[in-house]
Amino acid sequence: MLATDHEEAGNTVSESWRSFGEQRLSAPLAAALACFVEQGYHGTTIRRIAERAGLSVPGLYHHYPSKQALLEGLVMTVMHELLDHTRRAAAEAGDDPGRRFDNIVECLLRFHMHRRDQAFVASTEIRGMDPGVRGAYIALRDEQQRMVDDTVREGVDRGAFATPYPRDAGRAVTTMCVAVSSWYRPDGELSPDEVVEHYLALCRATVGAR
Amino acid sequence: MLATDHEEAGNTVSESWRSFGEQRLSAPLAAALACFVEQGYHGTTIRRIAERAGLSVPGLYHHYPSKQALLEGLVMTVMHELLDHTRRAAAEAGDDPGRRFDNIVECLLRFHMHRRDQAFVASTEIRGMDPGVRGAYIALRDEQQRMVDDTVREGVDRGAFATPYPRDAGRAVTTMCVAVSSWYRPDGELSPDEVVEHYLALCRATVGAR
DNA sequence: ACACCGACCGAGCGATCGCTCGGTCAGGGA
DNA sequence: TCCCTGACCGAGCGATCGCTCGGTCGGTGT
Repeated sequence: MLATDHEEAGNTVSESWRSFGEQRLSAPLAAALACFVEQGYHGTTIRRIAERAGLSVPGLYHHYPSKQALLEGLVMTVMHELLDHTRRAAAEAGDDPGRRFDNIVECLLRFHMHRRDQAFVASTEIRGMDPGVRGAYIALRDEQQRMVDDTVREGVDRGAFATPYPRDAGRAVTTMCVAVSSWYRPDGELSPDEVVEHYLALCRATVGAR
Repeated sequence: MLATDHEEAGNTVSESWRSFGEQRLSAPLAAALACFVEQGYHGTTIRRIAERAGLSVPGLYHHYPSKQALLEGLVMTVMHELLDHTRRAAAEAGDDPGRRFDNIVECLLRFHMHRRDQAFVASTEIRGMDPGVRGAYIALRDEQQRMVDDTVREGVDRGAFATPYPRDAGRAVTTMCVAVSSWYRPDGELSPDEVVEHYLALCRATVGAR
């Protein structure tokens, strides 16, 4: 599939959609992420971000032109990463809607555990985005939602799923998976594999998988 | 002051848990609610709330001592209302966990449609609450969650539900219902009764109701 | 040797924040 | 009549906001 990839700065481009490498955020982005998670976008000051990044305020502005640009950097990066992984998860499943549903849901779940903070900020800070950023984010989010919806509908059409409400079921499944970023903790009682096992079963039940 | 707020938005005790009276919020609370929904707590200024309420800034402070008190008034009122309705919905169902589950879920769904804005603010503005308010809110939210969890577990114990993961199923069901407040619109394509019909079926499927 | 450049910062800009001081004014009880 | 009370507001407080000006400094190319 990807033949000539070479390792680059310790990161391999051709990794499986199931695995998410360590996040390599710049110091300002990492600091902004931690602040936004704790206080929200409007509740965070540029001075606090700079302090957390080990920079002065002008030093921070040397790398990013505005507070909004920090939010944009976090949100856009993580949404493209999600879509990239989900597309590969769907492609790997081939034509069977049941298998595709399983792969997409597993991908959504693993993403919202491995990229918990960024996913949390993206989904809760929509009101903090300027119109341009918000529009771009919503377009990506809708594209992600459509992949789930199409798979559920196709599964119902082909008799793999039994739910009488495919549209609502698709939204419910996405909601469940996105919410993982608001309660999952690496030191919690469920491991990532267990979360996938449990929630994949729940999502299958929700769409009436036979 | 806050005790008065609770009564202000309260409904007559004799009406059914299924019906929610028209919201009776004071002008400042109604203005704060609209602002918080649109811009979030930290993104809203006291001047904007006052303007929307048809008051000057000191006029606003004559009725509420702080911006935080407005948030507290909105969140506490609506959570007490939810718990009150849910308790009556559960009591009416008697001893059968299947019926109790149906009633609680229907109550959750109707609440998140009729009190959409307040429920949305309560669930998305936790980071804007001062520690005291946050603690009180979370205690009420956990109590609500426990009613769902206990019912699911009892349903599994008594053979009414088949899910192997009652705890996760309870969280998933609550998540689905709470999320209604973030997409439901009175002029949308689904009426409240249709939303109840669809999502009750999805929630039953999620817990594996037989 | 020296010009240049990216990385960074002390100080502070104008705007706006939550909140308050010191009132005005209509209506009601004695 | 007279003053009390609750409802309200013009003006503005000190603090803090996002952001910028005018630099310093160490490394690099020539």
